[in-house]
Amino acid sequence: MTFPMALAIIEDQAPIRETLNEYLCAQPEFQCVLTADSVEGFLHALPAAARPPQLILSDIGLPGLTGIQGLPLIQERLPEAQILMLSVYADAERVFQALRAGAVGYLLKNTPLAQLKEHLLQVAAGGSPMSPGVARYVVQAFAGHPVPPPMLPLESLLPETLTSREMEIVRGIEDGLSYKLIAERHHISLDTVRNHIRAVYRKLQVNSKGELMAHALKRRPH
Amino acid sequence: MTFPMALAIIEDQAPIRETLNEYLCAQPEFQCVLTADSVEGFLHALPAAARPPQLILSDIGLPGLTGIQGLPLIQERLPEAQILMLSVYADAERVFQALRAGAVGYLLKNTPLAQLKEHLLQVAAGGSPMSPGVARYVVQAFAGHPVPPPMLPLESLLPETLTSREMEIVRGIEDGLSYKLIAERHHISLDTVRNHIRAVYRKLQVNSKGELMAHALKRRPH
DNA sequence: GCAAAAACAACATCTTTATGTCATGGCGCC
DNA sequence: GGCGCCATGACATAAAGATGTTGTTTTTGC
Repeated sequence: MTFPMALAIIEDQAPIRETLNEYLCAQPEFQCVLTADSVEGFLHALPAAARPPQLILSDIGLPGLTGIQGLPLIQERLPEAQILMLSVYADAERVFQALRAGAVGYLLKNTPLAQLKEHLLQVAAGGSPMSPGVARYVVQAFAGHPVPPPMLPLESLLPETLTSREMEIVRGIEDGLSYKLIAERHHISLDTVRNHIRAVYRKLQVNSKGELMAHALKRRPH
Repeated sequence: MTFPMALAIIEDQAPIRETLNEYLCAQPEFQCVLTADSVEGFLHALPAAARPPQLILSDIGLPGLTGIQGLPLIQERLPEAQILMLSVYADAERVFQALRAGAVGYLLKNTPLAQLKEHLLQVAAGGSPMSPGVARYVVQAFAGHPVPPPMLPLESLLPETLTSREMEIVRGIEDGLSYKLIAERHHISLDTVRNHIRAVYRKLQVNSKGELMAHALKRRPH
């Protein structure tokens, strides 16, 4: 394995992306050749990269194509690359989807930077790093267990629960109202509506009204 | 009946609102005391009106509360006012909903301005103007007919049918994609997506992505 | 073949959203 | 009492969406 490894980062949230980029780039083992805020952006910027990425660290909750949906597209272009998923979700469904789609590992976003670096080195060495709670699903699945559904009490951030105020705001969105009308409906300021929406987006891992409603469309019609 | 009558107009589309306002204000029989682009806006602006409106001309396809949903709210504030609905919809369902909610008449939007004025005067005189196709529903309902469902071949604009291209675009919206991603998905320009969306909005009588998706949320989950 | 409809596209302008940053008061909890 | 979370609010900027106008090229129905 030659060093430094060519690394790419796909993460929509700018501050997180910058933090990852700055920390990992500072390591002698890695060379960040590309960062993107979406799978689409990544594929588009690929030709401009100094070297083809060997390691890709990709978020799952991305605008447009999700990280999981993007996996096959990336592998088509970069068959050699190893892709490590990063997510706030710790549910068995997503973990399996990601691994079936070809991810080599699955880390939660609360992983400290230093550990993240170690995990990336493990990947380069042929390993498959998993956050502790995540690994259990895989082990259980291999053991033939049916994966107990309420088996996810890692108090890490699964589909984080919305506060009642936040759910009221979401209801307004689902009714097709604008922020302004929601503000009037609840007698609060436009800025406050924005702040609640912001919290909802973070918790549900979406980045637009459209995605939020698509979310509702997918789960509401049971 | 004292003249001029105090008239209010609720219509979200600015050009239509302006046309109505300019034409009707120019008539000696009417004094436009208020125009609004939504029921919410109307109620908010009410205290500032020179006189309480006696006649209200309200669109049905409004952002936020629909004209029908807004009817009871308006009547609560203005028990004396007579409310005439204006719509591009000519389906029995909406007509009955509007009349049950307390509208005194139901006109289609293709009604010429001169006739509209006459209809408003009829309202003031205690009449209940209906566009020709609309009146039939009411008559049939009174006659005890079960209102034949495919009885609406007035080639006026009922829930207009979307073209297949438009449905593809809507599907993209429902998937939570941005216009840009939809354009990429179908290999067309951003402006073309906007144009299709524009046509969809007109046909479905909505004014925002949010309303469009709320529309989908309401009809999809059955 | 002609007229209507549909698909495509560009350009302007204004509004709404998305996101970053910062701040205050209330509440529950160890 | 301090810490974290919640609700509220403001200010700023950049991106996305809504809407008006206009034009070309294909379909498609009669």
